[in-house]
Amino acid sequence: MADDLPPKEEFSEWYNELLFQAEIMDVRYPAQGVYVWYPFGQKLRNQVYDRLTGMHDDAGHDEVGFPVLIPEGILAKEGEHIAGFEDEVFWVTHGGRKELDERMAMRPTSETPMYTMFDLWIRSHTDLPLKIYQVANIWRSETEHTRPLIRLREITGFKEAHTAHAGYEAAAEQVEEALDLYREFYRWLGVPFVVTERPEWDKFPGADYTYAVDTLMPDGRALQIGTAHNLGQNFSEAFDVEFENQDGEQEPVYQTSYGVSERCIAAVMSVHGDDNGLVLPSDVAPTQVVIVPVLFGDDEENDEIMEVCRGIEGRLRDAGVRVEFDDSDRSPGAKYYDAELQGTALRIEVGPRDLEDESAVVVDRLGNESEAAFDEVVEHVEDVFDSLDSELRKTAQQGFEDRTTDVDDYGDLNPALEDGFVRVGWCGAEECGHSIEDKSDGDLLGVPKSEEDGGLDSCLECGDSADDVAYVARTY
RNA sequence: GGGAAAGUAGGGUAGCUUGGUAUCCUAGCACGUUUGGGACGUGUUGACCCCGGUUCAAAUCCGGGCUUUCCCA
Repeated sequence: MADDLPPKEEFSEWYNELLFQAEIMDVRYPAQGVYVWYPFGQKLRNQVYDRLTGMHDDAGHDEVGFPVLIPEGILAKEGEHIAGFEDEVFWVTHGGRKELDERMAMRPTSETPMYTMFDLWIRSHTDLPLKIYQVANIWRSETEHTRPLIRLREITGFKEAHTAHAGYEAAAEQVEEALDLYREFYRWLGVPFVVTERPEWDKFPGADYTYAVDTLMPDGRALQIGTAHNLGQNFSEAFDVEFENQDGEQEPVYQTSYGVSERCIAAVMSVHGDDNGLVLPSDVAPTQVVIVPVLFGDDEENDEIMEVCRGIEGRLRDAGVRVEFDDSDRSPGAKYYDAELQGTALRIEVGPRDLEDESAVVVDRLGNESEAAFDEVVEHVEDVFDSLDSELRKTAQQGFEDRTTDVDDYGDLNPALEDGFVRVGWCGAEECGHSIEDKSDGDLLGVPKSEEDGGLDSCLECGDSADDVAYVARTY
């Protein structure tokens, strides 16, 4: 953890080096598209996922654990679904040397095994709504270039939620609840986003409609960081998941599913990080505070400094702050660099100078410096957390807005796509959508929920009046 | 989907044309001196992607595989 990081302008190199140097992921596992979480990376992941799963718990979901293996007959039950996944499923064909009677898929997502069980679990309207989730590994045989946290063959943190309801409207409302949950989650991470309805040709296989959450990466490309699907009765009819409604009749349930993967980690890294490494909201940072003693020759003075540091460490820990006292035998500068690389929210320095006035130097991850009296450190640290968090959220949001432009002329489209998101007028016709994608470097993400059209009132392709604004972006 | 390049200690590299003792930086370990932005000295550990071929001899030449990176669609 001591080499120079490439500048963030060279995003691809910066991203790969940061993963390695900050000890988030080790990409050296000898198989394509599968990677290893380092201990620090796992801690970061746990910070993020504890919040995400806690939010699901609070919103009335129950956690479950489903098998990895899906018998082929189950996966193939819903026609559109299997068609959408058949090119990227890993198959288990043998048990030892013996070929299996029925091959089994490594789950690419869990709709089919879950709904197999829903059929057994759901009897009547009193069993509804059913709201469950799990955080699981899923496998997809990506043929395009794999990239850690972003395009993987083994996704190691897929939070997938699945719900069943007694009516279509209730399912639609659940999709809205899911989007609200994701909005709150990404606000907590300080990751700006746009929520759009995916166009017909890009919705989840087997869904009635799909909403997606996208953020903007430093290289100007869109990263899909969440999806929510209204599945209607497509799966419940295929899996025979029926309930007895209040009129005493059997009726297929109405379903939704929604998911977030470890791309949320890629997003929080990429949006906030800088040339020195990770920058994280204080809640997210695995280590929130590092205490660095500055020692000179005098043994007696050194003992006093160490004593003060231990006192501060104890009070912060008692206050619930994730604090590390770095008493290793290295120079202070080296400790600063390491703490910055891993996004430690702030550091506290205690040296000879600070003993006299009984206050420590406090420097946050964005470089803001202040002083804290030894006996007021806890209060001061909480204040610095607040100002750090609001500053980095504001900077991120500003960067997102600055790189979103409106375009009403084809000639401006590709240049604008170099920078980030582009909003265009779109009449909503599928052929116009495809044309826009064919003629540009970007993909049509979809129509944002509740957003002003900003004067983009004619379709970029056909010129007819456009009710909708569509987001276009280069994608991962 | 198509094309190109590259794999040498934990990381980054030299050597490959013309086969023969593998270079340097960094990190690690031990000891000592240090410590307000990546300390220094001395000692030391550690590598030629895999399989096969040619050869007295292969990091180097040939074939196959795996992996990675970049470009185009």
